[in-house]
Amino acid sequence: MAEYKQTLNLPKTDFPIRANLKNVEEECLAKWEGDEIYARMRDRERDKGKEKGQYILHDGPPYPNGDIHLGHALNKILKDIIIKYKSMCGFSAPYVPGWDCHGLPIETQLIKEIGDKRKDLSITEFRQKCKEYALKYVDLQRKEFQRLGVFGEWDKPYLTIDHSYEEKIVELFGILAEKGYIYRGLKPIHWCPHCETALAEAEIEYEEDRSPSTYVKFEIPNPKPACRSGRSQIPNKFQIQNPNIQTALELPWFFVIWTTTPWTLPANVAIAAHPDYEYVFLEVESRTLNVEHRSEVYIIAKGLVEDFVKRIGITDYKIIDKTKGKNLEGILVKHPFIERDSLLVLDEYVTLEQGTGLVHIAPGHGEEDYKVGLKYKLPIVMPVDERGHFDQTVPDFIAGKYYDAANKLIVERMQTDGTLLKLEFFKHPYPHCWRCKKPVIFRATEQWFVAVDHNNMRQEALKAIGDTQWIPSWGENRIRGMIDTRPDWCISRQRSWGVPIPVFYCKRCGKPLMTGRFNKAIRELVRESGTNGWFEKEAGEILPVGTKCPNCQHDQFKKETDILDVWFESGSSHAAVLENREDLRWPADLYLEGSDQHRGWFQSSLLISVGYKGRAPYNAVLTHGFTVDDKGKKMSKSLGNIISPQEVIKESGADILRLWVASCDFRNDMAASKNILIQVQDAYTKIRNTCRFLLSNLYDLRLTTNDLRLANDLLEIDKWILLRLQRLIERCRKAYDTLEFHVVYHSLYDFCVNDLSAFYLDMSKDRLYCGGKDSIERRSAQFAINEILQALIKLIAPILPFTAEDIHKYVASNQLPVTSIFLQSMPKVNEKYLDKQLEDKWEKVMLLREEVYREIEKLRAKKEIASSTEALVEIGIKGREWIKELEPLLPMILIVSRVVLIENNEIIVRHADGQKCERCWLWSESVGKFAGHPALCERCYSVVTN
RNA sequence: GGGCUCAUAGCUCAGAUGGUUAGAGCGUACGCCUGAUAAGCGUAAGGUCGGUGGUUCGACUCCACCUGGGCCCA
Repeated sequence: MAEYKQTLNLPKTDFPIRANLKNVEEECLAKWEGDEIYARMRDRERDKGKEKGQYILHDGPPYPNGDIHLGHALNKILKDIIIKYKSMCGFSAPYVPGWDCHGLPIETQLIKEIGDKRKDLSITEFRQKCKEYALKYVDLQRKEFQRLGVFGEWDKPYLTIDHSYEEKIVELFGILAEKGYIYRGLKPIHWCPHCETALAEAEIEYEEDRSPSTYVKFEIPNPKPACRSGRSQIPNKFQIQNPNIQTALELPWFFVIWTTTPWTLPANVAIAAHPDYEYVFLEVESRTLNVEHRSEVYIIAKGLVEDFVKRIGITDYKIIDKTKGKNLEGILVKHPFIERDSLLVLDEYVTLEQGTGLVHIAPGHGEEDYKVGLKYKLPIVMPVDERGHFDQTVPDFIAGKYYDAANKLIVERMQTDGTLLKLEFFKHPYPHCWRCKKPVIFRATEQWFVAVDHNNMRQEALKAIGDTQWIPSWGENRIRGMIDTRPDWCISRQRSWGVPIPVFYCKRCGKPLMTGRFNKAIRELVRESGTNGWFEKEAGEILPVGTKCPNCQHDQFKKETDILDVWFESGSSHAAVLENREDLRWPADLYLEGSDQHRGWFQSSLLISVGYKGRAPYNAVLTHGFTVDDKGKKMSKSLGNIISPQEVIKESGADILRLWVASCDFRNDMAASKNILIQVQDAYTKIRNTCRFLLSNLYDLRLTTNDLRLANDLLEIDKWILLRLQRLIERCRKAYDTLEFHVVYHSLYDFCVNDLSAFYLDMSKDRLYCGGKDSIERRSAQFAINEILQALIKLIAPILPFTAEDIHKYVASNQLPVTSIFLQSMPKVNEKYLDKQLEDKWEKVMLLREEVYREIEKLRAKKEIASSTEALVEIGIKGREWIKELEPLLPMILIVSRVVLIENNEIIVRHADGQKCERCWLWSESVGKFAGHPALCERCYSVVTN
């Protein structure tokens, strides 16, 4: 028996069945690096690129302050799939990765590490440490990204701290300033009066603190209807018919607000109500001293009446009417202790959690207040200096006082005047300075802005959005909404690790100098010595000798000390990178980042670009979702559901991670978990083994001109599988082109599982193994298999670069040696194989096969047969006359010993007659008829004896 | 709380413009093979399409609301 096995053409290959991806990948990386594959790919493309064109995917710079996480990996893998695919299609597709190196997180991390020693460092010494810190993580992340198999210019990435990059930022600031987009204005920020410094959100610690809780009345000067004193302050929408109102209009009316920071009242310019809440008019016994009226009217939100009367201690009250908040808009009231009007405004951030549903607004002392202020163009009153003391613009009783001391004085004053309804104290979390641990305040300070409405920037940006392709399409809606409503862009920060705001001030008149030759002088400085030059030199050393203030002719200047928002830096990348690099071009074809960047990088890049060149820096923007666990929850330490790319690589390999990326639809959130990765691993094994099986049947294939003639002489079944291959190529290329990689994955995988493994390959084993070595049946199959394998590894290469390269190595050793699969081209559809009739016919074959297998299964269940090769199938041709022409192929297609066509429409399966051939294991009545080989069937006898 | 968004079998995905019994693969169960063997093949069981209400002769596909995720604001 065993000797017949020697006569078979069993599959042979050294390609291991079990992937040792970890080793393979590391060897591959070394080889790619040694052979400079990325560079050669680029060279090859450059020539081709002349016809085909460039494809510019511009990298969004990550922040270098730790190991990469799954989201980073996902992002870079998606980009790499595109780069590899486009390259293999003949585009010149360079990839220049970047890092966003400045910014607060590095500063704070460093301050944590070096602690008090920060004080002993000069600003340049501190910045040097920041730089070292950033570069350390650039290096780490670079290695991690490269380990994923991502091709790119890793030896010359762009860094936002490159001198050339910084110079471009300075230049862009100058250009925007020149065009009038840049201005200075007031904006509240967290401020520590003790340290006399601005604080970032990250530098604030919340601690329990005791605060006053005060209810304050703001009088409406003339509630009465017109006719008596001109304009009524109570719009007449809701009062005329109500007799209660008529009477009450003779009384004093008040809006009652609640605040925990009475010291901010001197900066009050408005009171906010919610447009949709119901407000009531409460007639109560007068609490104002020395007045003629016995009662007065309070306006507060209906939902807070109970709480209010309880706290104030009102027992007797009546609700005389009510109205929606929006009807109150525009009423002017008197400030409780300053000669100034306060405007009733509307804002939806007002809540009914506590207080009165009416919120005291001081745009200089609060983020929300500031925003409401912008909406209503309210003045920003800011009477508190850096040390937390009131200036002289406030009433004498608090002028010069520390803000906290003023709290008490203001309360006392209002008590005396009767404008304070209630004073309590309570504990709540309040922001404190992380350094001195003292309470911080919100304080409006001079900041730099980009004027979004200057010169129609907003409209231009909206137009640019319309000219951009957004993938998925709702991205357009999202960013449009954000641009539509965004306030001016505050671009100044009171920090050290960043690009300075390149502005000088005249020491005499205080006017800023920021355009033309002043900007040029700074650019030259930065080009030479980076932004450190700015911090090391005095204004006089930077400006050309003899510079005079254009305004007052003074010759002494000082430098701005603020730095630029890091979003301004990364938002400049299109100019600093695409314009500056020879092999890139502006604008980019594609930006590809997480959907959080609609607010971040996409937007900052857009605004700068619109101000700079009047259009978007990208033609298309693609966003992907976030990584979540298998329950759809975001990954977090506390949930313990984090999947780390480093671990996946270590345990399974980068190709598994890459296959995971390709397997899900990145437009939604992407779920990852141990179980999901196991599934991906299984799919990988299937694809790998299918390729391995293809490979193992090609060991004796030498394509000669003679063999190539086969192409025209293929068996029908082989023509069919090549037709299926063309369909696969078609589908995959379309999916790659539309950036739907999950479709590529599913198509490839389905092809491997259904068309190849379960059908074509299973059925072809007989002719491959048992047929004559050079028989047309076997060579035809090998020809097809070779075509399939070649196409398959190219199609999968952008997704599984390591595995594809590895297989390619084995294929190459069989045939022509080629250095790397990435120097090959994506397969194209070969029209020759597109035969619609053949396709329809085999569609029916597949259905017939299913029917037959159901019948075979019944017999198997009865233990009448085991393997399908023991079966004889009788097929009725009634209704399937088309099978007649396939008759000789049917046993092979069905992997049975014999097929008999009968006249009815039944399908009958029974055990085959004759005996089992010891060589091919098919049953045949010819077994035993051949002298010398009594155990062989006719076919095998002839193969063995020839 | 607001803006945008997602929700089809245990998992990953398909399901033009609304129209017969909602598809695939994996996984699972059972079985076969031992010449792809830490592989390969077959059969089968799993969804009424997140929920409720509406529009319609008819909805997974349109509308409203709700629930639960996600991103960005607050």
